[in-house]
Amino acid sequence: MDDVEWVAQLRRGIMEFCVLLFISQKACYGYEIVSSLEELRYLSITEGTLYPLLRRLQKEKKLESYWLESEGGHPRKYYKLTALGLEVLNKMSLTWVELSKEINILLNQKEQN
Amino acid sequence: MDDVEWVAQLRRGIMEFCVLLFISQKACYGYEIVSSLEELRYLSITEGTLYPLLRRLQKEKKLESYWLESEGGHPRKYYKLTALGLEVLNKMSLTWVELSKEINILLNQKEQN
DNA sequence: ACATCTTACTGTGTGTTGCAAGGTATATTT
DNA sequence: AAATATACCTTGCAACACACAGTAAGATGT
Repeated sequence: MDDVEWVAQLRRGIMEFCVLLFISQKACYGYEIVSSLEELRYLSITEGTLYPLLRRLQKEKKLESYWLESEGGHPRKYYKLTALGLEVLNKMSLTWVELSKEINILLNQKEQN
Repeated sequence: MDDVEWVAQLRRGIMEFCVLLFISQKACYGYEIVSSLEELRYLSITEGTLYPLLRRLQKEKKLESYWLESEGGHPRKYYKLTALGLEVLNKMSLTWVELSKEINILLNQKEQN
């Protein structure tokens, strides 16, 4: 497994977390998320990943959506967190913090060699 | 997806990183790794996951192995990093650090709300 | 003989998900 | 008309962790 492949594996699960995290700050439409995360090296996401993910999260009642017109161009489907979504996100944040702590323990042990 | 499921997804890819990290500190045998990581909440690993992983890593030339007798009990198969394995691990460490930085940016933005 | 502990390995099946590739629709600019 | 930008969506594949269940073998203790 080369580095590119590894990053793909690393992103499993992480992308769901990041999208929820991103939307938690303000309601967003899909294209906006793709554009915004584009500048991040490891968390950038393509439409083929994002749209199915958004649909799943809505189906799981973590997100809800509404349509808004834009000045010119295609109408936009905005997503925002539900109460459940926020709850799940908070749990995920905690899990993330603890899991990275554990990895950093191993990492620091290595650094000492 | 509940928290348990999410952790399973998070672990994808991460476990390969952690096992390499663990072995980088000293040569280990499989059972030792399972026992040592058992105490960690998110990075504990079962034999059904570890042994196939070790075999894959050896096949990919990131690990090499040798047998040693133990005082009483089954002989142990020790694994150690190859030069390639160390190189890969260093790249992974870097990737991990940068990826967690990006996530922490999003996390901190959320905290400010 | 039997159980228990340590240690290694195998096989099968399931579920999840990232991603590439392609398609659709609206409005503005050339 | 054609191109471009914005925006949404679908399908199908490949990869892999994990659960569960098992085999085997050496050593020690009952």
